[in-house]
Amino acid sequence: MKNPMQSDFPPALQALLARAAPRDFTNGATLIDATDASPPVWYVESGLVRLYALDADGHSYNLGFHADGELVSGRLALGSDQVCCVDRALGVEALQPTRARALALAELDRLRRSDAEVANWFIERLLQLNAERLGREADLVQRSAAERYAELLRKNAGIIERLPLHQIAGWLGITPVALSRIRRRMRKQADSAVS
Amino acid sequence: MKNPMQSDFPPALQALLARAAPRDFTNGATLIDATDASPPVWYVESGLVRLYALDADGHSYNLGFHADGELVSGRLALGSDQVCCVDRALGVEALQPTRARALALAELDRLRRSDAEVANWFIERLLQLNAERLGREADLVQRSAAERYAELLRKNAGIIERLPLHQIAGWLGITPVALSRIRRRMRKQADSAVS
DNA sequence: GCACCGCCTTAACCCGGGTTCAGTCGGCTG
DNA sequence: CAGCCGACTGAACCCGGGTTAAGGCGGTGC
Repeated sequence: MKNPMQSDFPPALQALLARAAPRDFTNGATLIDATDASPPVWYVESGLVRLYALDADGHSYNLGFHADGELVSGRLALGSDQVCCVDRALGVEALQPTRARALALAELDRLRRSDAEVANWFIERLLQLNAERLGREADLVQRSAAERYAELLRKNAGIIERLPLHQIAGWLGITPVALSRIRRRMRKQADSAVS
Repeated sequence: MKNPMQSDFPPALQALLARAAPRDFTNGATLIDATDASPPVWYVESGLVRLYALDADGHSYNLGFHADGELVSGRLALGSDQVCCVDRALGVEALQPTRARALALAELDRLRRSDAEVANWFIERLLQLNAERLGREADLVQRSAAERYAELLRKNAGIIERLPLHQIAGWLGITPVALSRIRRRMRKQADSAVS
């Protein structure tokens, strides 16, 4: 969920970024449409966006949130022109007024092939991303929604405050109704612990 | 789940692999212990292994299976010496008699830094891995175990046949009992469809 | 001021999967 | 052969979360 700040980017990537014109998005605007066949990679300069997966019924599951200084891609958070999850539509949407710059996949691929520093930087990002995804996958199976929510509160309080409740539910993989129940139970527990 | 065959590996990586002595494992043997702090990356020459996550109660969830010609790592299926999921133990275990070669993380890191071809090959593997993980994560949330099982049958029949039922259940994120129920329901449906 | 509309909460009911326990079946060993 | 053990199935029961529907409540527009 946490990408590096731009200042950590390798110089060649910073240069590419500087050449991309920034664009502004309002709350709820679409950066990447779930049906887009070859979406760009976005650099989020300021604001907040969500990366989500759409199922056949139109329900969305939030794969992650990305704030200032992070890279997001509908394909998989970094480049690649090959088909990702064939029957799975991924989208990116602004949750707050957001300024972002678009990087073409082809451009990034060319850069990483010609610049070893960029390539190795990508590898480190991707390894970290992979580790996070593995951890989340195991969490979804092995822990209850209540446990996941409690951990979310501990580790990502900063982002939670900026999100409407139904987006948090989408991130936990449950419905807003279920999250409301969980929060009530937690409140009750906290109360009884005090008394 | 599907890594490339060795013949697709870049030459420098093939050379590194050739220098690593093969080791043999029997059914149930441990390639990577869940408590190992800096496990190697294994190249599975022949056989079948599972990569799993252990929760606090000792229940295991199968993140994936790897057969002939694939690379597996407890950290995240390819290199990196940084801590992965802090509170999550990952292990690798042989499910059949398996021959594998160990590659040290440090060795791989050095190689990818000095060889641009290797670096870019890693990037492509990692992008694909990432895409698969994203798809699986969304599946866990958005589809029922029965749907996941049906898709598994369609796409990975080859690997399923070689697995005991409780390992498949561990891969679907359910218990063997639940999988048994699902299979019964599917049999009933198939029967009634015939009549 | 009022009507309206999102967002959140509560409650009632349903269902998928977990849990436990009791088989059945096949393979192995003495 | 009997006895045992591990893998799988079945049935009964529980519980977490989905679903639906009915409010509460604050913001916005008229």
